[in-house]
Amino acid sequence: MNMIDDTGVKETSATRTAYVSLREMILTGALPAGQKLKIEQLRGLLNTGASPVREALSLLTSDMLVERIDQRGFRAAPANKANFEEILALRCTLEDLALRQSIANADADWEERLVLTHHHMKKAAQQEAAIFEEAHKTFHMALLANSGSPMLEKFCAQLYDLNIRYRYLAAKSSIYPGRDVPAEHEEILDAAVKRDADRASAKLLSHYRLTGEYLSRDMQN
Amino acid sequence: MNMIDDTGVKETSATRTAYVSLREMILTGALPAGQKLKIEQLRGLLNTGASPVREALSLLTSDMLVERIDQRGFRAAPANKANFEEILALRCTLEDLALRQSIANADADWEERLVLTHHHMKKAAQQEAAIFEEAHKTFHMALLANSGSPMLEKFCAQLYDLNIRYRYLAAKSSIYPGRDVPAEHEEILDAAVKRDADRASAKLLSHYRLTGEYLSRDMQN
DNA sequence: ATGTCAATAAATATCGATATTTTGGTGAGG
DNA sequence: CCTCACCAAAATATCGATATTTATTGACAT
Repeated sequence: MNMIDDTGVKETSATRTAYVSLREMILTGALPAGQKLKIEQLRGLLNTGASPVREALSLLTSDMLVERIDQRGFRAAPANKANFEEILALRCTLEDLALRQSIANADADWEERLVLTHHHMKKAAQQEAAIFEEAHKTFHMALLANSGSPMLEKFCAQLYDLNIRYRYLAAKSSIYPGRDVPAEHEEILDAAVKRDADRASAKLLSHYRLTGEYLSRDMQN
Repeated sequence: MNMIDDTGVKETSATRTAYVSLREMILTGALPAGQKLKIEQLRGLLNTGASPVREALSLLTSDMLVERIDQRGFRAAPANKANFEEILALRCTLEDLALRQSIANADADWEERLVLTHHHMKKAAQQEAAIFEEAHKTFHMALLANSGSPMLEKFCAQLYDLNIRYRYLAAKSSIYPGRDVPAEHEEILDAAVKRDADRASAKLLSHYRLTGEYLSRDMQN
């Protein structure tokens, strides 16, 4: 089996392919939270062998998107309001820290990359949702990318992904009435570029918390 | 293959057995940092099949104790001074947070468990190192166990384990001249039980930072 | 000498089959 | 009518073998 990637040059392992697909399915809700993930069933869905599926599920465990039950297989991580609020709170704490460190270590490279990823995100706004999602994450991670602490950044990226999932769960409401999201991004960017840590952090956190309120509203338990 | 555990009653999966063994070997340095981990070689060492070994390595990846190189197998996570200091800093931030939340939510159950685990740790001081290590971790995790944020606790536990590794790396120096470690633990316990968050956190952090200084001294790069 | 390339050796990734374990249901006994 | 032990059926975990991929070596041309 030879898989060709975008550039038409390289190959991917079956495990990685399965990993990417399953991750996407869990994030978007194609595999509902809490659902039992049977190897056979997934093997069919992705048409690949059982070993790659098992390994992909193991990898997703690291991301806290899948839970392994010791002799009883895997299931998609459960989702509920308490978990959502935990993620939001942790995200605010850790991203605040990472952003402040990034600004403290600010240099031209970081600043330029910020401007660039923000530009890409603006252009992607017209494109389909998946493209914009990707650009949005890239911008937000670029904000934190100068913290000097790879682990901190990894934690933030993990929490970011877990949050995406809840955005898809409260699906319809990716429109936020009475809110100018692009303006919020501009403000964060502007404060970061000006190296105003307090303002950047305040804007970033309120950006997250606002979205959190909208989502909380459309969430049952 | 039927493995009987301590109690002589239950069984474990081969994967879990391999996971526990490999984790131990990496933490204690039996498998040196940065070393290539060949499946065949480990299969022999643990006398089990290749599948459990692969899966155990995948699981260890979640713990950041093993790195997976895409089509090129696994290796023990590298260790260096920068990484050590990153862990120490993150630990201080996250444990400070978790401890304060635990104290804010303090109740009788938590308090009693604290006293109990501290007692066990004191008794374990005479026993062999591995026993004490276990009790020491249990005590420290009990301090954080009331934070109300399972993920935060998970991050702390992960960082705790990563730190153990550096203690073994600077092996000989598990004696800390001019330091009364048991007294430090008493102070942390006392402050926590009295629900004095500021004092508890200060004592906890200085406990970690002191050890950090000793370890930093015996570390080359 | 030195760098490139092909052939070989080693290691990883994947498959298909088998052995264990869990689950859910059924009937005997209380 | 409920409880518990037991028996399929389903699912997971594990093995052994094979197909791919990466690393190494040595010959050959420059």
